[in-house]
Amino acid sequence: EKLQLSISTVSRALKNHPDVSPTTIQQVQRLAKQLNYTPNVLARGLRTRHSHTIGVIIPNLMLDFSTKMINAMIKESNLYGYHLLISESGHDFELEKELLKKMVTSGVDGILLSLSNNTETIDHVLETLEHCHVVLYDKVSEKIPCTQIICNEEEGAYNAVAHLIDQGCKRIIHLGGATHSLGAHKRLNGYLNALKDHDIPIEENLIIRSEKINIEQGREAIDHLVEQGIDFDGIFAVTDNPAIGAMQALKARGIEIPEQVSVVGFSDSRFADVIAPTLTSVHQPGKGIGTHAIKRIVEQIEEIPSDTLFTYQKTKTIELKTHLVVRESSRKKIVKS
Amino acid sequence: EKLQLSISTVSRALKNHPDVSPTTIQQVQRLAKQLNYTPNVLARGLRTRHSHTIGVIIPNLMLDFSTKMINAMIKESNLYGYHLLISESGHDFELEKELLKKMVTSGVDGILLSLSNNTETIDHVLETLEHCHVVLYDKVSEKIPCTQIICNEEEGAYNAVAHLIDQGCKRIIHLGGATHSLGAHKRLNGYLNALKDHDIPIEENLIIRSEKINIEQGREAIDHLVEQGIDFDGIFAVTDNPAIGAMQALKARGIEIPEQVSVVGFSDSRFADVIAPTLTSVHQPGKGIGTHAIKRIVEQIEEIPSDTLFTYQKTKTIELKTHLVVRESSRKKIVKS
DNA sequence: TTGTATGCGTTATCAC
DNA sequence: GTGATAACGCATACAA
Repeated sequence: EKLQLSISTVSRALKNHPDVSPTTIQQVQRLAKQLNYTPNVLARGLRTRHSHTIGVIIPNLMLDFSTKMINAMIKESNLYGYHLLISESGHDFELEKELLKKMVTSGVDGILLSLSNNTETIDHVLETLEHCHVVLYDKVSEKIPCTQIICNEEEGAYNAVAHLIDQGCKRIIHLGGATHSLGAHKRLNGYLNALKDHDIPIEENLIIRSEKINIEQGREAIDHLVEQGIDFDGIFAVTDNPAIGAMQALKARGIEIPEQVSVVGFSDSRFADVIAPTLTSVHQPGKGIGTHAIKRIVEQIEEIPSDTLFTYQKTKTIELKTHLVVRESSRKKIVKS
Repeated sequence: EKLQLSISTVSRALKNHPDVSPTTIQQVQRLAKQLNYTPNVLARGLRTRHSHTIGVIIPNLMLDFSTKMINAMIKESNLYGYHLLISESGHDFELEKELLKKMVTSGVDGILLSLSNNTETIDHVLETLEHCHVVLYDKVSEKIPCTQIICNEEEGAYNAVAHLIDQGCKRIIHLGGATHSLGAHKRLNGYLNALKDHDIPIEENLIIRSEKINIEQGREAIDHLVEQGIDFDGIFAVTDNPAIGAMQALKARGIEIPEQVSVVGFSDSRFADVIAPTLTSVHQPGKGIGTHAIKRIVEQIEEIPSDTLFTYQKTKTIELKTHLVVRESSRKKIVKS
């Protein structure tokens, strides 16, 4: 490095500093390539207080939807030269608080947070917001003044139920999610509004709630309903998994899908295409959420000096669109003519 | 920090250095907790040339099996306080070389590498090995002298085919994978050996090869075979996806599974439990591979000084076990008595 | 056992 | 336009 010039000139030349002559700037950069020199990230970070690391907190890694978001984040962050520090909160409020604190003290440049179902207070997030850039994604809270990346879950649910009604369904089951789940609330609201708007009476015994939303639960719920003698011709599930369980239960009883009962799921997991009949589902833009989340946090990190963070706090919501993917499980074979 | 003692004493006290009195060591550590002091990772790294980052290269992120490994790596690395820098090679040889170089120059402490199908030479890995700790996982090459984490794919395939034979199958299709895929080779070998050992003639026209291994390909392959009038009573697929496609094709033609044709897949993806009939599959310990890979690389990083790397180069293979998960698609309903 | 001094590789602030 | 120099926060060889 010390071949002809001083250390500081070289440093500036590599950064295309305006105060350096175009000739030397070329010389230095050419030589740098030749020796394939790369600046030490650690030293640079130490000086600029910039770790080039983004913390990511997610409630549950093992979901298909989580995978889509995380993969998108990985790819997008590589584009900008950032590392990811990914942690799973497991819907544990205490762990979420701990992880948040840990990430701040370990010096991440920003944090991507998806709230757990059991997050009761938001003080820990508000406090973090003063020291570190935060972007909420997927599971968010409007009470927290920062950028939020979500998709229109309520509208997605509404459209799904409207589609069922459009197919002729009159008595639609809702397989709902956990009591504290933000997503489950929105999807329930979408369901309720769709019924209201189409003048279909809401019946409490058609709305099933469950803390665990998996295939088995869907199966059990439908078995239970059938045994109770409750009549229905449509199912809208909070997630694909219970929808799949429901379909299994229906098939086991010889109930035809979609002829007797139409089924719609939520999230458009990879299962939807594989199961028979294929499952109509609300597509959530997981990739888009992941990509946007990284984009926004990097923007904030690089544009906003961290010592003015407290002034910056303002809510900015980016809402991506869901769309219904209609497949066999809800396509009634009614000949229209 | 400068409350009573000098900076160096404090530094030593926090590291439990033996040269410091137990009394002060306690005082310092107690005060550190109280002020919740955390050492600056960057500065420490700059001094110790230790970035606490592990690079991970994987050919394809979107596979169920990849997700299992990556998730395990994420969790395990957090345990040891390491970050992950995950990149996808997309089975692109040139990109793999580039990523490897990039990771070394960006100062990762070690690299977890799964080779792409199109990796023709290994010089780039050998060179990397001299500068940086490397552990190969899943897709490996014995020519590279380093730790390798794999599972017994060949044996797994053998057992799967032996199981089909045991169920009475005589003419077993193999839906094989890409020409250059290391896994596909091993699984083909397992298939061939199982047939040999059970005195079943190997027929070339029962062995299908395909560069793309997805659901559609499985469907098309079976359609093609049936239309050719080729007779068969069992299918062993290189992966679950073509197995699922094969099942779809069979069901569409009214061929009974497992009565007329038994089907076995490979990797035990989450699809296996969802599809009807449920799919028998060789379970690959993705979680175990991920966990072990992180464990070994961290061991190497922390035990072996990087300036003696060239002396250390020795192949050490850790082989985890696969096991066959028998489900409906291969369980012939023959009453044994 | 503890304190002092130096350096890790950069960037930033000065002079020149 | 360029060169010296301090500082970032920590670890360590050496002196005390």
